[in-house]
Amino acid sequence: MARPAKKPAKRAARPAPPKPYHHGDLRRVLIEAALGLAEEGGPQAVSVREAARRAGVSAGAPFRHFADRDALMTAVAEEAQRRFRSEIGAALAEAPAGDPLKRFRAFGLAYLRWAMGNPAHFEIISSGRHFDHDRATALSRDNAELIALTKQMLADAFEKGQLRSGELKQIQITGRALVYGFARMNIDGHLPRWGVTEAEVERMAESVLDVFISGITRTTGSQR
Amino acid sequence: MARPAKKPAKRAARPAPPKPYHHGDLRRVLIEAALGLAEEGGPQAVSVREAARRAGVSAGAPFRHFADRDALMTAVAEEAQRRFRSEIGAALAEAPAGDPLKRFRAFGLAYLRWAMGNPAHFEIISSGRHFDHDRATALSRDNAELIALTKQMLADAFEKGQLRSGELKQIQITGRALVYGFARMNIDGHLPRWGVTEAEVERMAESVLDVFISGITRTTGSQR
DNA sequence: CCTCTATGTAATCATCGATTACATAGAGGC
DNA sequence: GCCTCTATGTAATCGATGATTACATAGAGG
Repeated sequence: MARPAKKPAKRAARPAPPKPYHHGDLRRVLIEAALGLAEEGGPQAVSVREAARRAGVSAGAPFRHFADRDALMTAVAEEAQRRFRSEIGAALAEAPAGDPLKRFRAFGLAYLRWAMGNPAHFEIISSGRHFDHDRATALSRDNAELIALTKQMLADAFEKGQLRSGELKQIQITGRALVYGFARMNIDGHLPRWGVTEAEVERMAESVLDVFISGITRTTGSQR
Repeated sequence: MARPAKKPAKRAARPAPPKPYHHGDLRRVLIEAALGLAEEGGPQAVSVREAARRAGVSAGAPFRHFADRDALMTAVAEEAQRRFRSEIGAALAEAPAGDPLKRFRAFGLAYLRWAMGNPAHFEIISSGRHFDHDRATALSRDNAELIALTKQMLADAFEKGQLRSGELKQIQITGRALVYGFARMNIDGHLPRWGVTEAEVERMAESVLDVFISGITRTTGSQR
């Protein structure tokens, strides 16, 4: 039980890249461990020591790879964001190219689904309390891109006469507040007291999105 | 600097009620200190020891009044909720009695204003991560009342023909997700990256509420 | 083969939540 | 008016955590 073998199998399979020395790939393993801890007990359940324990290394080892706990959480957040974006991208790839409002809806739905399915990881990347966003440049860039994307979709929708109002910025923020709010209601355990059972969550997410979209859609006059 | 006088002035002014012994009113003072700590550094900045320090007592003293940190946070949350509800009540008292949709809007606006003005306290009562909600019965009851209140307002609005859809539950959840989401965007520091400056926040909150309300309002046909 | 550096270990420190044994100040019985 | 009793506060201590430091080691490359 005292970690007798340190993964000796991995010795041979290591070429030129800056791969690590002793452990297999401690940095990576620590991030995975932290992702798991967050999933199990929420973001605040992530402790450097517990991640080290799961990786089978001493309590000080992680600090060779991360300056402090915050740096670990930043790496965790960047991994989570990568997964999140990948899902969003997949959803958009399947959405109809010519209908901006449908694409907007598909985006919102993918956002909500990922947030429902990965509450802890979603909280890490969005709550702003779990790491210093100023250090996570990749994540900030990603976010900016997504913001620009929704802005463009709304502009296109307006251009095509799909919207009944031209206050695009207000509409954009409203939509964002809506999906973020629903995601957080789920994370924060509000939905049961609002009469939404576990089984209904996904369906309600879709309904909520539709209440919003039908509210901004032009109904009178020509549609396109 | 070594706490020479333990508030000797308060000795005389204490009648029959179950007032405390040594300290003036440590329980109360600890709650106030914790509220202050949360305001300054966010809910996670609340530590039992720091609250004790601010109250001028030893590190163990708070545990005479609160079983653990969670109990302190619960008391803090209940105080915050009391203030929150008081503000909501004041707003509703000023809203027109005969127009349910206007009352609904007034409610939402009061909600948003309080959340903007007291982000840390709002987070404590709503995020669900800072104390065990099962222990806070008063708070749960309060919440249930507010939920019932919004439900009633929407039902009245529908009754009066103010709504263009009868899917009241979906509308209710959508509205809640919206205000909660906007409040959290503010707390979590999202608004700047969505192009909302500090000075615009209050106005944007109102706009967002109006985008939603105009979306659910019946426009065609008779209004009332 | 030898050295050099990246990586991991062990020991240590401060802070925090929490518990325990002890001290004390008022309240109320007598 | 004294005496005891209990609520309250203190001091010391424990275990967990983040973080730092001195030391050990394994592989790379001259």
